Amino acid sequence: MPRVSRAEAQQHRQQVIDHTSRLIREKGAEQVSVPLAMAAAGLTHGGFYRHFSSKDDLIARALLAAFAERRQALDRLVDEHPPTGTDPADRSARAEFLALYLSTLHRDHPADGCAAAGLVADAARAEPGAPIRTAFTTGLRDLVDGFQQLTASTDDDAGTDRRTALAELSTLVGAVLLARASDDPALSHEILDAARQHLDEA
Amino acid sequence: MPRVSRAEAQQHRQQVIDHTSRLIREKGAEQVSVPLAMAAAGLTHGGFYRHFSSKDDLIARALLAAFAERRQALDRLVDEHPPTGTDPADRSARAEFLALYLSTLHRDHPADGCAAAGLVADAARAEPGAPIRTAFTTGLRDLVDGFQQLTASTDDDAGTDRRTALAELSTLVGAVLLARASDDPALSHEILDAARQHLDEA
DNA sequence: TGTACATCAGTGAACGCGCGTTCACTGATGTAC
DNA sequence: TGTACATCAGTGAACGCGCGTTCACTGATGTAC
Repeated sequence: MPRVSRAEAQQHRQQVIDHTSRLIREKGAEQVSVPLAMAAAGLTHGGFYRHFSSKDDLIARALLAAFAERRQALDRLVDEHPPTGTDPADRSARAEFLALYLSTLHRDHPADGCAAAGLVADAARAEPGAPIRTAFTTGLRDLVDGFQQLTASTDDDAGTDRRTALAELSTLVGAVLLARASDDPALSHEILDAARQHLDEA
Repeated sequence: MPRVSRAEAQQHRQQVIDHTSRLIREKGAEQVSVPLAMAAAGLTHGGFYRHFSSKDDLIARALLAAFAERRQALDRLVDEHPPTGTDPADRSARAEFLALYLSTLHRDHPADGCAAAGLVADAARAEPGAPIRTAFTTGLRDLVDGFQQLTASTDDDAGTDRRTALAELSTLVGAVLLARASDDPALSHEILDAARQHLDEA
């Protein structure tokens, strides 16, 4: 397949990013090789550097794509559950997000799941300034904003809302990761349940 | 250095485990090679398989060592802050643990830090039944028990205590990981602060 | 206690493998006239 | 619209490298007498 049209090439590039976005959430950034990422889009590895300047470059773009996906899901939830007029903020959007985030579905399908949970460790281990780290930080900021929008209360001031959002997001990420890592299904389920109950009471 | 005494050999084995325990928390299990683990104990890689059956075997032992270290720190805290008689459980041990866990010191020194935070992603990505996963599960159970002992209230029943411990441990792990991954020092600090305030209010 | 010898902790070279990256090449696409 | 040619997306071989693991070897330790 030598020399496809520009439109096709652009499409290939996007396919590589999208497949890589899923692969890194499932396996981690280190475990996704350049040949694997290209093969996922039906290409061979040789053409990789016509699309990306390095593997790190692809990983960063794939990570941002993953965060954007989650942010869209959040915005959709907000649209579907508008605050109910004069009442304190309707919290049904929040409840739905929490249930989804702490579901066994989310636990068992990291490839379709939250990038913050899937790649926080890879970002944490990268050097300051590394593409994966700066991309993660950008994506996390956006995710926090979206989550805060979902959970904001009418009583509290913005500072309190933000602190609550950060703490609760920490609980979500920690619970899903611990549940994924637990080899015992009972313990794994117990962790998700505990986090849900804890957050429902708040 | 051919053929050292049995006592020395046993000591070398322990040194490899201990150094690896720190290395995997800092770099992740995949990033610690057999030559690196041996070199950390002053040895060459060739003798590795006289001590361990595989790299996975070493990683699992190193992970358990890391969990044991944290559990000992927890037990020490309980000893130093005994519950104050007839009052509801003294919570100063809990407060000290939270402050330590959510400190910049802990964030910035994963090698000396909690194994649950450091290796949860590696365990989560491993196959069910893989040594690193079963070892993580064992260590996590022990850590939960220790944390529950630290935080148990006199009013609540054991089930509530355990759910609270699981949810709060999720918050701790998530907050430290997100703080480590955030390239912006302000955001990183904000996450730790938010988690601490949130848990202090509980 | 002293001697002879088997054991085995540690060494360093070697194995096959997959990695990220480079490069000469192919031939359809895109462009200039 | 048709032709000539430059461009460049994609291929597949190759590079140097580090990985986990194996193995022949060394020589002090441990043991049997």
